[in-house]
Parts: sequence; structure tokens; C-alpha cells
Amino acid sequence: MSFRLYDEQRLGLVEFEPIVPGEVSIYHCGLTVQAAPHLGHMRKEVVFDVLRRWFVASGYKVRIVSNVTDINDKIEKKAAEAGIEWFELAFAVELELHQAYMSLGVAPPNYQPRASQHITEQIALVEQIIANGHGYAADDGTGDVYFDVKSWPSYGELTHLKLSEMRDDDEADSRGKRDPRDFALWKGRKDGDPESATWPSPWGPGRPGWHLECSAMALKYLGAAFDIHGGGLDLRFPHHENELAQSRAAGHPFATYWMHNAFVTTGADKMSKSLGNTTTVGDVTAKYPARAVRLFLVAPHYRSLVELSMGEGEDGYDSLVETAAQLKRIDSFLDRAGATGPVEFDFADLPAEFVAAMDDDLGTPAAVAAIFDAVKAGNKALDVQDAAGAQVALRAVRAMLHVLGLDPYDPEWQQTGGADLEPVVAGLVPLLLDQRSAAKANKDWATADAIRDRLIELGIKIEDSAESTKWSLA
RNA sequence: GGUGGAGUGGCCGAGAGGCGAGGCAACGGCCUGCAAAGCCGUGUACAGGGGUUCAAAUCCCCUCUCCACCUCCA
Repeated sequence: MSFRLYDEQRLGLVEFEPIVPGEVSIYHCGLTVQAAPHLGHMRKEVVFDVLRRWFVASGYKVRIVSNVTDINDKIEKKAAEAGIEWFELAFAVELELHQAYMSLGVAPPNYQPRASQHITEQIALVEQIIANGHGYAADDGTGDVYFDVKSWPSYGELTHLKLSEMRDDDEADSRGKRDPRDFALWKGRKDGDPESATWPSPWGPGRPGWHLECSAMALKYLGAAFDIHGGGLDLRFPHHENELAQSRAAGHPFATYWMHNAFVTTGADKMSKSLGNTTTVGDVTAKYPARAVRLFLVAPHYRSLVELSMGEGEDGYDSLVETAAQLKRIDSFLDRAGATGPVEFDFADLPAEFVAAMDDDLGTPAAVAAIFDAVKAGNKALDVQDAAGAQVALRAVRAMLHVLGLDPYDPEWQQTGGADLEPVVAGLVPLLLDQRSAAKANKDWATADAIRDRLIELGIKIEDSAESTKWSLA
């Protein structure tokens, strides 16, 4: 295959060439575990999950590492307010993140390192940067260590910002920095920092800087050079710029490609905790099928904004109502074509348009369109009793759904619990449908319709055809 | 001030010089006892103003509006 992706550094589409043929290594910046993940966070997870699935489908061996940032002032502050330890809050949120993965059919990364457990590596990285002449310990007694931005001429190479043109606020707290834009590699202990979040270092007790954490963990688990570094658009600067600078300054090639996903917006504003316009996964999956939520995040291109539009009605989100309708169209074809149980994925079942779309920088919009094309073709085949044609379409649809993580029969969507009621329902519904058939035979439409209406009310979908009546749980 | 983006039909959302992505909604038709589902058909949209071209939503110029980042942020 030839996969092309938009590289944020080169600002254009480039051919993907892995460092090791047949293998892909990906790092994407994970959550600062201070509060429940919202839909914006999950968009990133879903995007990289789809990327992973596409690479796997294409025959690559994939390794994805995504960190958890658990050393952070906000975490400590919130934990203190709640009367618990910072690590308790961090862990609780980490568990919520995993819950969110599960509910949206996202496979967790292959490894998820925590910043707090990689202090040794981070100190070693700082030492290397200092040894190479690009970092220095502040001489103001704070114990801070900074990256010397001016010593690194290519600083700004990722985001094309020039030091001279960056807004430098005059309040530039000097804090022992040589240049206001120098950023912290290591932070000396401050009053109020918990003992349990303080580590000894050659520069005195303290903690690592945020940017450094990701570099250290990416380098440790993916090696000095790896393929793709990803994250949300808001991390481009300063986080990724700094990561790149410090990693290269330490002597490592670091990532070849940089990918950033765009935001989920509400009312055109970026969803974020600071704006307080956050919608959590739980908020939304309580009202809409989780697969519809996933489709909502998958269908637009990852570099476009997705607007979570609010409806007027009590339903909440127009955009999700619509996505749920789209999914219903796909599912009802699956149903009609007689899909049952999981099916083994075969790349050959994927239509060429789908493959081309995915290879073109993860073109999910065109990929989803290909699904609807196949659904239509399958429905047509069904209408004319072309069983073979319908099966071809069914295989295509399911293969495509599988790649996007949306096949309802794949294990990640198999519900647990409530299973013991299924046989009861499966017995009762036909009983009622028999009565309805009898009424229909007598042209007693009133009774027939009453039974149908009642079943629909209970969430059971009824479809009459010439010879039989099909039902399913809506 | 710098950097990177966006403005598309009733709505969501692609595309990126020439044949109207796809979906939702709406309307008409077929099918059906009626529905549902499905199928067929119906829309001349690309912020505004200039220009280039046989041809522009797509290229060039100008204008307007919006967003993100430059501070913790997916």
C-alpha cells in the first residue's frame, strides 16, 4: 500500500515510509489526568485508533504508546480540594479514561506509561541536554533547569514560528532564565509541592517539566527514532515544538512525521475545561448509541473541526441525532442481509474507493461514503432477490465497518449483562407476532396495529414483508 | 504582531479548474391492508467584489467574518 499523510512540519501530504519496513511506531500525547475525558479528548483517541486499525488492516505491525501525565499542578490542587492524594485522583481519572475507551470501541495503546514513573529517564535526558550545551541550571537558587532556546538554531522548525516574532510579554518573569522563551526541563521544588511528588535530582529536589515527560517516554519505549508523533492541535506549540527541540538537542532523531487532530467544538468554540463547555463521553452515551458517537467522531476528516451542535429540543445534540440515523441505515442493511456474529476480516473485501480514501491521509469522509454506496448496492441486490450480490455487499460493508471500528458484531461492541433476558424476549416477541398474524389473516387491522404499536413502544422494530414479519431490538 | 486554519444547498459534511461525494431532513413515485424498511426521482450550494481561462466552489488579487496556537490544554 502507499499511505500518505499530512505532515504538520512539512505542511503537506507526504508518502509514509516507516523506519523499519512493515512496522509502525506511534506516540501520541495522552491525557493530563485531572478530570473526566471529554469528547474532544476522545476524538484524538478515536482518530489514532482508526489509524492503528488501518495500519493493521494494511499488514503493518503497529506499536502505539500514549502517556498519562500525572504530575501536574492542577491535579494536585483538585486532589487537595477533594481531600485525597494527587495520585489517587490521577488514577481515578485514568480508570475513567479506560472506561471511555471501552465505551467507544477504542483499543487502548500498546503501552501507557505514567510520567511519575519515569523520573530516572527524565533526569538522564536533562543531563544529556545540559552536556550537549543546550540546557542550564538556573542560578537563582530555585533548582530549576531550563532549555536554552537560543542555543538551538532550529527552534521553531515544527511550527514555523520565529523566536523574534513570538509575543514576548514584558512580564517575562526572569526567574533565572536567560531568555523569556526558555522552557523548564526540570522544576525545583516549590512550597506546597507534596513530598510524594518530589524527586531528588542533581539540581536538587523537584519534578520534571511537562514537555520533557513525553520526550523521555517516547524515547524509552519507541527508541531514538520512531515514525509518527501525534496529538491534539493545541499541543503543536509549545509542547511538541519543545519536545522536538529537546529530543534532538539530546542527540535523538525523534519522530519522522507529526500528525495533529482538530478539535471538537460547541458553538464554534473549542471544547475545553477552561471554557467549561465540556461534554463527557458519559453525557453523550447516556442518550445516544455509543457506536453513533464513534461514527460522529470518525466520519469527518481528522484535520477538520467537528461541531457538536446543540438541538433546540430536549434531545440535546442535533448532530448526534443525525449520526444515529445514519448508523440506523447501515445497521438495517446488516440486518436485512442477515449478518450475524463476528466475521474474519479480509482486506480483499474492501472496495477500492475505500482503500484509496483511507490511504489518502485517513480520508474517512470518502471512506464512509463508500460504506453507504455498498449499503445501497446491497439493498438493491436484496430487492431483486440477488442473494449473491447481497452477500458481496455485506462482506464489503462489514470489512469497512471493521476498519473504522464500527462493526456491531466485533467483540468490542458485544454487550455483557442482561444476556439472561434475551431468550425470554426471543420467545415472547414471536408469540405476540403470531397473534398479530392471526389478526391480520382476519383483516382485523385494529388489533394487528395495536400489537405492533405496543411492540414499537417497547423498542422492538417490526418489518413486514410478503411472507413473514421480521423483528429486532431497535 | 507572528503562525496555522475555516467560511459549501434546509442541516451535517467532502471535494479542489470541466461530468452535482455521501448522509440527514423535505417532496413526489414504486412496494405495502396501513406502516416501517428499501428502491427510483426532485436541489443548479460553494462569504463578498474584481480578475485569469473555452471553462472556477476549485487559480490570482482585494475585502469581510470566524477559529486555533504563541500561557496549562486532545
